[in-house]
Amino acid sequence: MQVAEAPGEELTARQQDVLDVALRLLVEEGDALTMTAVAQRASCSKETLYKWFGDRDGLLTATVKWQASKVRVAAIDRAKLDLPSLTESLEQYASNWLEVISSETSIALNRVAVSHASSDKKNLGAIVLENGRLEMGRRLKPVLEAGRDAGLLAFDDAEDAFRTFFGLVARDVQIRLLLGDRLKLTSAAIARDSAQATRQFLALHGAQNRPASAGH
Amino acid sequence: MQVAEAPGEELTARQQDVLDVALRLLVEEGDALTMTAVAQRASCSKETLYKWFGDRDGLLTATVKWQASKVRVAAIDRAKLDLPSLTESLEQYASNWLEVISSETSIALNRVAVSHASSDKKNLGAIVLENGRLEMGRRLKPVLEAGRDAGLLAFDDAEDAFRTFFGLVARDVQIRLLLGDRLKLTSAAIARDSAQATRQFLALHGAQNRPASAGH
DNA sequence: GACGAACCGTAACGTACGGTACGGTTGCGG
DNA sequence: CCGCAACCGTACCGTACGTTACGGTTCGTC
Repeated sequence: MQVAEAPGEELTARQQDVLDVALRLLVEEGDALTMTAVAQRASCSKETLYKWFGDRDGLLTATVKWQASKVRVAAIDRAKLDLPSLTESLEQYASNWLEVISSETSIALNRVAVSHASSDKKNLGAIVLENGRLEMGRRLKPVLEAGRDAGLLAFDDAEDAFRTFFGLVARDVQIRLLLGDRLKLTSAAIARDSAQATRQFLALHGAQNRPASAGH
Repeated sequence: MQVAEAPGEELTARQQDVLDVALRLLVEEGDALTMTAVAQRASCSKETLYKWFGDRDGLLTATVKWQASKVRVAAIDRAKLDLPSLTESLEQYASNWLEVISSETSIALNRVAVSHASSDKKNLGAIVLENGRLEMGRRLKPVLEAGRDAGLLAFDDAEDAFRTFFGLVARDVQIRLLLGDRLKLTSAAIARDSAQATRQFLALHGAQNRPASAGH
């Protein structure tokens, strides 16, 4: 009766509630979360927890996957592609990304995943990485390549261009937050930083400004 | 007889040996490190550990500080300041930084610090942050400002310019490594990435390329 | 209305580990 | 040589928590 691994969507509403409780507890307590605490707050028995999720690691894994399944951001349409719309798309991505990585939920999950990255069987790190940084790359690269096809961007390797964009957007935000720095990202700051990162990226890889080889 | 807090330098050779053992165990075991394991490998008694460091947290704190005290990188002289020497300095910083954050020791310490960032009295996160990201900024900012004074760089806020440089250098490397991504940074790759980041930074903030307002 | 599956609440078990206590040894000052 | 301080090795204690077991309740099905 263990919850299925691959799809991760065969979750009862009750099970989803339990995972939401685990998620909230993870935000509050961090890795100090205990099975007893989850059972109590979710008003379910520990026996049920173990039947559904196997063990503590299984619960954590299911929780991480559950959260990942909730943040499917809408992909951006690449219909019209002029410079203003490309700029808009990039700023959207940047804002979205900054909002995610500065959210309490993301910080908590990343902390747990990092903690378990040392010795892990089901390694949460890979899951978080897959649904965070890597998924972001998969979504943005088509946009970048469309921009290049439209003659708006210039780069050789889309992966490399994405990593530059990633660095310009995230800078030191994620590591500082993970290490406990009280960094307050207001929506105004996010908007400003996203615009700056986009402007800088276009300065490096925009086809109109610079022939081709600025970034590499 | 607890080890002094402020200077952190009043360490017996024997104590330094113990902390080196703790460091190695932290790399191997991560946060699963136990006091018994440290005592065994260091061939000392647990009683001594507790007398010297108070408790487990004290040992971890002392270990982090001990490592921090070992990585005092030489500051770069700002005597001659033409574009080639500035470029060289920036590349040096970038290479150094990439080497540090991709080292097993740094990864292990950052993981432990991130783990304890949730609920921590002596918070390791602040210590790691202080000796990592923040120390890097303090060292590089004078170089940037000297470059601006010499008419080689253009920026309004040195902190902001540094964060841009930080993002261009680190990109997604640190978070990927912390999450367990098997990312191999050869010295060749480090050299290439450092040169690219420096080139990009100069494209954004170099005074010769761009009037003033590219990055903001 | 009886049966069984699923589940809740609680109690119980086992263990790992942080922390302490203690006897034995070494080495140094007087 | 005596005494003492520091320290090693080991045994011990207490507890927290993962995991299991069990009695009681609900609810859908025949």
